[in-house]
Amino acid sequence: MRYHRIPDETVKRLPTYLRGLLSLSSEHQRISSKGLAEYVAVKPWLIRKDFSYFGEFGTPGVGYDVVKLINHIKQILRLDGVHKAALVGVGNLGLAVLKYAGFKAYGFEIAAAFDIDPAKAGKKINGVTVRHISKLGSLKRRRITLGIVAVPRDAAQETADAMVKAGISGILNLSPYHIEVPKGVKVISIDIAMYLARLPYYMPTTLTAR
Amino acid sequence: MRYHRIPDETVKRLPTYLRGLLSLSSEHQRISSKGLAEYVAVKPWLIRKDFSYFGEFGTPGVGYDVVKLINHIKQILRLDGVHKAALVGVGNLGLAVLKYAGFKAYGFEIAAAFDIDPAKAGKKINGVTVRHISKLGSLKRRRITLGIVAVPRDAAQETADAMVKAGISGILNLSPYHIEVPKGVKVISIDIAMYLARLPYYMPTTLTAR
DNA sequence: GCCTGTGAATGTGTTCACAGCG
DNA sequence: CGCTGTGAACACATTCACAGGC
Repeated sequence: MRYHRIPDETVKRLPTYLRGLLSLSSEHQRISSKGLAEYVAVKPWLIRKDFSYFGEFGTPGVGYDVVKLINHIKQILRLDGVHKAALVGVGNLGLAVLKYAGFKAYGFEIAAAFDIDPAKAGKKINGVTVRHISKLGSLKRRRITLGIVAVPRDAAQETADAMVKAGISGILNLSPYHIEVPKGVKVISIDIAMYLARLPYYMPTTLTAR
Repeated sequence: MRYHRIPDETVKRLPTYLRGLLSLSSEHQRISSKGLAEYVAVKPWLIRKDFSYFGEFGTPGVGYDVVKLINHIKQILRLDGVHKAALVGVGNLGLAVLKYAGFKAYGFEIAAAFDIDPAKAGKKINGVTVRHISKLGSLKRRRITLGIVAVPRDAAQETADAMVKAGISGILNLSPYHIEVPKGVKVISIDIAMYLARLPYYMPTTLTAR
């Protein structure tokens, strides 16, 4: 292998591979690109190409060592070690995030939660005590650099601004609003309604209610 | 304009444009590609190219008619009219979906909710009465063709199977599992943890906890 | 013989640059 | 003169096909 930058599309698939491999690891020690392909629904040659960007990991005639591959993908995604995240907005969606156990597998821990509603302050959910949003400044001291925005649309931008001010450099934005951040801060947005909005386009016309 | 199929990447951006335009429509009657570009963070030439796939909508020297554009995008995405959706899994995430008001703007209505827990059956949330999962068959009669999967990982595939059997042809999968469906059924999956998993990769190394 | 790794070929998406309309 | 619409150029991603290792 020679020098390669990892294409962005490959980076987007890495979590998919990781999820699949973590799931397979309990039963399989090795897996071929074909076997993994069936499991994660990505073409085998694309899997091989993707993996080839970050080194030679497979054994011709055998396949890939599952554990070795998991560790390498984690390393590339910087998921080795624990990442502490702060949640802002303990509404319905925020609660769901706070109570969700699946982040641990990727090394994430929701270590702080904030809400604008004073009535919610002090409540302990899943081991995390909710604080008032005005206490966001404490994140810098606690070296929490990852933020999850789960506030209503109209509060999204100011929440993001406050997070950046508190030293956050990566934001998962779950609000239905495009937030603007300074260079050096990365935002990934998920607006569930926008995914849903794409669904009718792909559905058979005859069955689609008009 | 001559014949054009709409590229998939363009279809993915249409909901983004729609969200932005809906938001702009209260203040602006017309908008230029440059103006919209700033609002939705997509390059102006890409916006023009995207819009050019489905006709000539702009007026040179002026811009686009916001309302006309909204209607046309809705038509392409088949979001004109109302789409009834069924939610399966009234846990934390399912509840958040059920209580979320933002689907209406795109013409979606959660018209049914199901859970495997008999204790939840009969509860009315946001005007929707939760039924036991065994009642899923009623969807066919009610002509509900859209399903939202919000069940735990291990129940995802069987839930999808049951949905397909009940006549669902479009699934929004919110579970952390890749579900397999027959041809003719479209699945769009969102696994929040997998988006989060990509964040550290893009964050400045010096600040990332290792 | 099976499976990886990878150049080359192909396919798809984005950007440029500008003609032409209002 | 500003702004759209769009071929042409460019950039990027996927697929093919096969040499070479196990």
